[in-house]
Amino acid sequence: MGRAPCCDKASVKKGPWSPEEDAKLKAYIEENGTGGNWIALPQKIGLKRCGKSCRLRWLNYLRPNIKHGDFTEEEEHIICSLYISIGSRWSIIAAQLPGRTDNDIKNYWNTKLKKKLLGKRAPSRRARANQEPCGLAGGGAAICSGGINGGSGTAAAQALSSSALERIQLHMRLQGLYNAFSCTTSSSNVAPPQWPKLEALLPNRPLPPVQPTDASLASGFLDAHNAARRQVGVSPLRWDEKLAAYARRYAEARSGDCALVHSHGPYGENLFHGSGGGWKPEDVVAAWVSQERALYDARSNSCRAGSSAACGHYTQIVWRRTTAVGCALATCAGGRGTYAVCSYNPPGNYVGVRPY
DNA sequence: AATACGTTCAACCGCCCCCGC
DNA sequence: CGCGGGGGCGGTTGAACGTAT
Repeated sequence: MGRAPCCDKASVKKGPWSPEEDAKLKAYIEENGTGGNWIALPQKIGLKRCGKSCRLRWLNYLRPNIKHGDFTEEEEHIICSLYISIGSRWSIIAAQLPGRTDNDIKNYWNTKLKKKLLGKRAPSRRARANQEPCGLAGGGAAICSGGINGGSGTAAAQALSSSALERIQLHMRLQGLYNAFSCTTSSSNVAPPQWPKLEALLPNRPLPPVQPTDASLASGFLDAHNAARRQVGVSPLRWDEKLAAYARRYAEARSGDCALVHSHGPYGENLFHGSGGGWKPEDVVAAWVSQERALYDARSNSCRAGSSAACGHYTQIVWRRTTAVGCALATCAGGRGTYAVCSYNPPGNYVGVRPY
């Protein structure tokens, strides 16, 4: 029983990717995007790979702005507090860490952070093979590795995953020991950072009812976008309520700190934070366009200020392949100004690709 | 120097969810 | 409404490399 595999295992290559394969995949996606179909993609470009393998390679290694290497203390704090709150939801945790992939975070957690926090040495795989199905971990909580999948643990132990038990251990440790014990290697006695309300950031919390965007707000954003696009001869965007709902949800979730931190969702995204109130949609778009248009050098396809961030809002706005936009405004908590989010589909700003 | 053991991380596997038909 | 397929995700594996004995 079960479903057919997504690709013919006999005819696809497995294992490490060669530089040639990487180059082929990267060049194609940067030029054409994924086309919305990973399964068909390898055939199109003549790669003997499973579509899922291509997707993974792109997301975890080839796509722009991927961060590799050591995690910062701040990143460790985020991983720790989110793991305690939600467990091994690596994709959600990754969404809070720009440039990090879920795979990276998962690996980092399993190989380093967990040991650091639980203060135990993870048994080697060889040792694990000889281990009793249930045992006592360093912190005193029972961990049953047989667990849910039919091991010999008690019903209570079976009801809790080892991940949940780890989280309980972590929570107890952090509650009692926060000052003496830090998630990070640092021994500094600083107060734990205030992260945004987690519940507000979770994509699967109950959604508020989708309300159509106020017409003047939508047209304000849309017209300002399309005016900028018209100037470079790019076809107009259409307003998309799904994108607007996504933007609204993130803007509301972010209104507590109004930090310019991306949601890392499936769409392109421009963020804005202005002090005070009274910001209208056209003001927000104007802030992106007027300041950045001059910084974009179409001849070299780069930002004159050096960093791609310096004109990235503008290039997303005029990105030819983007067809839809949806935006939202939110008021920052404590009178700290106005926050705006615009979501774009398909997303733009692929490195090496010209916006128009 | 040889071997065993430990660590890291890219990649695979298989399940679940969502969306289009 | 049910079904099928693709995408997304978490768990796991295995190869390569590092370290200890």
